[in-house]
Amino acid sequence: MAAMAIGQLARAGNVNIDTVRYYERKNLLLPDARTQSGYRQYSGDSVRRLRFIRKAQGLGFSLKEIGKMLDISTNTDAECGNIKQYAEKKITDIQARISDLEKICGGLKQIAKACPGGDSPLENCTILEHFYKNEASQ
Amino acid sequence: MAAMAIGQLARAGNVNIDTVRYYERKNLLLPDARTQSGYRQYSGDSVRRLRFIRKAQGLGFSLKEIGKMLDISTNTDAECGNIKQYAEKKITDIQARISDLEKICGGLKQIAKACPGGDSPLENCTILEHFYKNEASQ
DNA sequence: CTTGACTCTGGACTATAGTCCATACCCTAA
DNA sequence: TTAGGGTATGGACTATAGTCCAGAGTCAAG
Repeated sequence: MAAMAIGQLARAGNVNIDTVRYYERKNLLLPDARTQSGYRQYSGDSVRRLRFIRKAQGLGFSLKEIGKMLDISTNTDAECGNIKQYAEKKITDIQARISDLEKICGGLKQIAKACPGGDSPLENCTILEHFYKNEASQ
Repeated sequence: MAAMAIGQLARAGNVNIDTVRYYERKNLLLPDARTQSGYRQYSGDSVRRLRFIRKAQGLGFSLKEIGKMLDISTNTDAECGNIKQYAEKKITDIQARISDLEKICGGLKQIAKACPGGDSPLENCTILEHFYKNEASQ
């Protein structure tokens, strides 16, 4: 596979060209080489790596986590368990976030339900009332 | 109620003193007055307003949204419906976010389940395999 | 040989929600 | 009067994930 320039890689990965350079600064995606004039050169592996990054991001991993996973994935001594650990931690994280949001949503629904809405004057707004109430507000 | 200084307000609202100044820069929480020497002075209303902000934040509203709600809440012409609209939009937003996270979590569980884990070599890792796969990646 | 497209670099800027800092002034109690 | 705590200000810095820009160099086609 012929070497490709940064623009081609960016197109292949469907990302902004500056994003590729950003990933390089973050040590996530280094060029295989540079031409004599300093142009970055990438291979098919870079495309796969870039797609890895985008896919993992889509699954909620941060670039930091992705960096660690990439480190593991290129470490010949590493084992499946190392990666699986990340995935399982991420699953737990997401579940916690969902549960948080459900609580928030439930609370919001409750106070919104009680609010008359429409052209009722603000004094009757139970949402504002709730926000202004004197309870322990974390 | 006697005027209070910024430190007292911060303690009453359980926030950092710089956070109060930050809210001022964002036009969310202006002091009622300044002493001759320039000290900010706050009233009990400020405490209620600060608590409003924190409570609404806890419910997932951004400072921008909170600012708009506060504007409405001090506008004598405003109606319940204006506030209720915000709450309902926020409920929809949160529900969408939950649904996104559930999708992500489901996908992650599926690929993690298939992964042998433990000391299995990385070539068998279905998580990495998934990330490296050539599918359309968003 | 020139033109246009591409790439290089470093640094600035976006959004969000703060936190921290130095320097200087103010206020109160001993 | 002096020590200490509180406060003022502007600006820098954090984290995350980029995006954009200017000025300069490179490359390939006509």
